[in-house]
Amino acid sequence: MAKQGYHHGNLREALVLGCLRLIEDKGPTGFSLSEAAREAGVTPAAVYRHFEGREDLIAEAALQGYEIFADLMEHAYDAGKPSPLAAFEATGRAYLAFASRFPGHYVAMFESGISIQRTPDLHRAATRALGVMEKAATELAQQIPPEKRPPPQMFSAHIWAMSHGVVELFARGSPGTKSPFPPEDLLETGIGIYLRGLGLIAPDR
Amino acid sequence: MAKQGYHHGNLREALVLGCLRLIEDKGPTGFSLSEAAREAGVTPAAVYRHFEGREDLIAEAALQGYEIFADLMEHAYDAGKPSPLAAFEATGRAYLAFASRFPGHYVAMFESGISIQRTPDLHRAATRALGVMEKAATELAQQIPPEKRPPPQMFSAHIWAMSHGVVELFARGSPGTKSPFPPEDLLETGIGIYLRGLGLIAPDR
DNA sequence: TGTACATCAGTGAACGCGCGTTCACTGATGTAC
DNA sequence: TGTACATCAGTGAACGCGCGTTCACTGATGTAC
Repeated sequence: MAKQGYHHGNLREALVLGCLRLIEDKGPTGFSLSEAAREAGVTPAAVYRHFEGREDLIAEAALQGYEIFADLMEHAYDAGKPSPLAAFEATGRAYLAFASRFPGHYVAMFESGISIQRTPDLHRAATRALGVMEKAATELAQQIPPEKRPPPQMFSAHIWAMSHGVVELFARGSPGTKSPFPPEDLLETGIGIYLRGLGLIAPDR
Repeated sequence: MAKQGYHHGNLREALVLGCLRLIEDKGPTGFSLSEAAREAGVTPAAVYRHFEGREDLIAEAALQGYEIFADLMEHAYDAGKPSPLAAFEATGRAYLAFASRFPGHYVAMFESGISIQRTPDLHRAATRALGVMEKAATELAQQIPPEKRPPPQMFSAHIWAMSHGVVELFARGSPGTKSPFPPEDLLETGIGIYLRGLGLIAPDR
């Protein structure tokens, strides 16, 4: 991402990209504004033409992440729509797909400590994304007899927790945790067993 | 943790405690050796009498964590022993209990980037702890007919992932993620549903 | 079409800061006789 | 019991470093006439 002359042309986006790359393999606190500037071939001071500071840059990365994430989730949900079960499973897969295709965004969103209340934009994007998960769970819950139906937020939380756990422990290069199985399989089977436990899949395989 | 005279008396442990407190609410990379020293009422240079450096201090915190963790897991396992199911469930609960009672250790172990290969001691302690989870899973797997029995490491991984996810997303003050349920309940019900899915609990509640 | 000028997007030097680490040192403690 | 001395566990000053941020500046671009 070398600039040609005095003006960069698209510095703002270049900085976000650099931020994502750095955050991805150094963690959110290992990331430095100066290094992002260096990568873009620009003085640290130039960053302040486009962002209020370090935090603001990370927040922008997180925002873009939530937007992509929400789009993916909505798309997955729609694709499985006629069947609540298919829709639900699709969002689960979309979660993992997002985490592995956009690791920098993932970290910016869930590990950087950026509050989703930071700006209205950020809050809106995050709500939209997480809303899809809850909607899928709510619809699926309709298929369980009311008297033994767990609150939809609860099993949306279960699925989220398992997905996040798989990502953190087995998808990223966690310390010494060599994954015995591909993370996709792990999540797929885990969710399968869970749904069977809810009586939503035939008890036999 | 004020020292009385020129000699502190128990600086090594005081530093580990400070490290744990700091790591707990600033994250592993937000932690600084100088600050830990300051908390112990001591010059940064004094740290080098007891540790090789910053990394070494964190590694010690992680080591102590793994020892406590392994003890807890073994104890929980033994308490439920006659029944593989009870033993398995107990280790799940022990995991969450550990994370909430020893958050600093938890972070040092699972989020600090310290490799468990760092020293033989560390590796041994970690292996012991994680071994209990696998042992519990293996025994439980015996109760499933062989032809539809998933590999024990797989469902030990599932449970670990869900536990870790619950801890990260709902037990710690994650950004804007207000937990709709107490994490203990979330994990308890989640594991319950999962085990029902494996046919290890009666299908009805 | 050319020129004057406003605006924009960078520079580069400087700042104060806290960090991890090193070093020669010194005060306190423990031990041998 | 007293003294000499070795060992231990701290000090404090210094180092070089990279950081985030500020500031007056300047080069490039766009626009009005």
